[in-house]
Amino acid sequence: MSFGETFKALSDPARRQILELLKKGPLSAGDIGSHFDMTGATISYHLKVLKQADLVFESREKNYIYYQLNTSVLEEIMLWVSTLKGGTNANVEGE
Amino acid sequence: MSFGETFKALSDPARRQILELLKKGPLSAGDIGSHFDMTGATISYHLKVLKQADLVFESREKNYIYYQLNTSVLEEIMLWVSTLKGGTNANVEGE
DNA sequence: GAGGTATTTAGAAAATATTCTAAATACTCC
DNA sequence: GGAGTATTTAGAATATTTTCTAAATACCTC
Repeated sequence: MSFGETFKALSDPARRQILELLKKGPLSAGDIGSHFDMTGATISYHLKVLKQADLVFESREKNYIYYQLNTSVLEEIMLWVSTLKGGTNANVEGE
Repeated sequence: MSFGETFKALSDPARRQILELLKKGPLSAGDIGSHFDMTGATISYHLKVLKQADLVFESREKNYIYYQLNTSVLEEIMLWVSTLKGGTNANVEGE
């Protein structure tokens, strides 16, 4: 995992929207695609980018591939941003 | 400000390094450039990207332009990531 | 205001990212 | 194993990003 890869993955609006959809729970590639005006191939490309950035992982079930959020990388992002912002650790509240 | 712009700005390693340099305090464009093997024009380009993302702001003094971190946008990023990650607000600790 | 330093802008080349169509793979269920 | 659905991969077209060189602007000092 690299921050560059993660931030790049987060820089695309479609990919951010995918992550927000996944916030509610796992979805198949097809389900995700139905929210966008893009071909399945393009959705698959975006999912690959998110997967390579470790922002999502997949699990196979029946004839579907379900995607879900990987929150551990989000933690790392928070930590990096927080360290840059402030000071020494990842506290957000207080100061 | 848009998240896309901010994440895109953060996706480049040189730009992240610039931000880390600025963490210690304001620096002129030339000072920043001296840390990189790039032309001044390229540094200027990266500073423009960071400025447009509101991650830095500039102040002019004598013949120099000093750049410094703008932490308020970092707050917003933290909030967005945190909301995606978790739950309801920006708390990092505890859970 | 002329000369000097700092920085940005313009324009072009090269690299990377995004999207599509068409074809391939993967897996299920009969 | 064959038909059918879900998803990915390949390859190409277009758009965007990154970098450079050369020139322009901005500002200071004398």
